Amino acid sequence: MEKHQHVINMEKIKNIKEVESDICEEMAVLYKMFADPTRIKIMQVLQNNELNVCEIAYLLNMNHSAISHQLATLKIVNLVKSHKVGKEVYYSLADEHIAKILSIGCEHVLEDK
Amino acid sequence: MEKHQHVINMEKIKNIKEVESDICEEMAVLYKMFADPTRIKIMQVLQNNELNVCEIAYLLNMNHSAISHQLATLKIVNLVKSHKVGKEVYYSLADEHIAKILSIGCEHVLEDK
DNA sequence: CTAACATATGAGCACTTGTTCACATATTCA
DNA sequence: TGAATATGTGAACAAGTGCTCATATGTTAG
Repeated sequence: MEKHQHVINMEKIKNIKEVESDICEEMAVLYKMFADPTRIKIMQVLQNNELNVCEIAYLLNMNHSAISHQLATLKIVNLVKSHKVGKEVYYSLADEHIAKILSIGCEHVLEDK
Repeated sequence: MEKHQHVINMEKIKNIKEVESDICEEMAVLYKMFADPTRIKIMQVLQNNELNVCEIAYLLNMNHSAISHQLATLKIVNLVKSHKVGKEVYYSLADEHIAKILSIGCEHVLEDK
């Protein structure tokens, strides 16, 4: 006799494919990047634009340091890329996937109105 | 004279449409739900399945209470819905949007291999 | 070289979050 | 009714996070 004999429908459960923990962890890491308003704003202004830290900070009306920190975390997980021009560092989105993720989330939010 | 006269390219900046803070906040709230492995796993097993708390806890090999807490938060933001059958409460995904968001994140993660 | 500027980064802090534990509530069945 | 089961929930705690401040590094112009 098992612990859960009453409520768990084993026939049903049996056919559900097992969750892959590693993949779920990585997905969570990815979505975590989208789980902060500042990072969303940064990625939003970087859509179709290459901007330096100063410009982003100006557009979002925020501290340079805060932006720089966030850009660093976005870069670690390969959501943005950068290249240096003199003292300035220009950032852009790393791939088109990101814009797609943003737009789906945006749609979902707007739908609820 | 302004504070940022050197680095900010006003011509470029001018054409970037302003970020809508409210929408970004809501998007962040949405993505926050996907920013935790447990919640991702829950939503994953709920794809195409209606499951009660006990079944989900069994599948994920986790505490009933942890699952119940997470389901409560998922329900508040309308990502899952539930209906009661006797003492059991069956949960399912609230809409198809959710599966789409999950699959895009999954794709992105798998692509990096 | 020095001053000015752009960016990066570490420490510190307030705040949030996910889990567990203990208990409450709800439902069924004997 | 009372025992057993399923779920919900508040408190507490450890861990994580985002911002600010101070400072470091890097770059250019004078």
